[in-house]
Amino acid sequence: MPEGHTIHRLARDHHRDFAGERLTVSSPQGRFVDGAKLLTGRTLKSVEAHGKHLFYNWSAGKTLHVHLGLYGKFRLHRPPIPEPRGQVRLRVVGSEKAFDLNGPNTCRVITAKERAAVQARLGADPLRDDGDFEQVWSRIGSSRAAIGTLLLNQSVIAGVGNIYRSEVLHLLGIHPETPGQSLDRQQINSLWSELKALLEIGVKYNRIIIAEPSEIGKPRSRMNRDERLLVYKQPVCSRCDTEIEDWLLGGRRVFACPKCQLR
DNA sequence: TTGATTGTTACCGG
DNA sequence: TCCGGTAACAATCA
Repeated sequence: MPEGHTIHRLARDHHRDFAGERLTVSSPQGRFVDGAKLLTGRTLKSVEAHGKHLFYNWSAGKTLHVHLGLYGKFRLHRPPIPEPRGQVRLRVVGSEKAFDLNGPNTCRVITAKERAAVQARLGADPLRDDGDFEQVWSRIGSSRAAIGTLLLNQSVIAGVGNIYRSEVLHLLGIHPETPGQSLDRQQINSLWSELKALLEIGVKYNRIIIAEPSEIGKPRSRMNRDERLLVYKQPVCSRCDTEIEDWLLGGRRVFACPKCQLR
């Protein structure tokens, strides 16, 4: 479900909806009981996103680390709060709203040291102010691995997932199997700035919207739901009508136009 | 019931 | 050390 845009939006919304008040934290299915005990009755101070990771900073210096993985999902509630649906790992209840967390890859209370270790393994995040292009350039420009694999590696760029990797490479006409070190600085710079722009659009509209450069700025009707992805799971190329190819790269299905994205 | 999935980690071998 | 491949884990839905 989530790439970086979803996570940053969640951080923003959860901060808006829950920060500053005493919260009740529980673990309806009995998992994460110790963590829930540590947090309940405390105040949420801030919520921060780095790539696909969420860090909830609570009073008394506690940090809740959440990673949704493939299946993780938040459900937002208003009173009356419904019965838990499925395996609810974490339930947070405030005065106006509540949320449940199902199926996360990670949900745990961590120390400042553990948090630093998590973030040390994450690369630059295009949605963060501290996202550093020089770090991205040095990682990609010196690697023999395929750019399609590097874009999924969260220690290279944090927040890109399987949809954005295919879409950004298609927009820039780069073949996914191209080794990172055979891209020039200009191309890597374009990758970085394009990802930043795409992710910001994703945060704004709460879904992934890929527009052809020629479509940007045109009336909304040109950007309807059918046009939001240009290669990912598409039958033909939006530019040249050639059949889209797909294969496994880095353990995930990648999509590319054989004509617009030459090796 | 089967297959697929907007993810990550650990481990092994080259 | 880098890099690719595989398995394991998480949960839901068509």
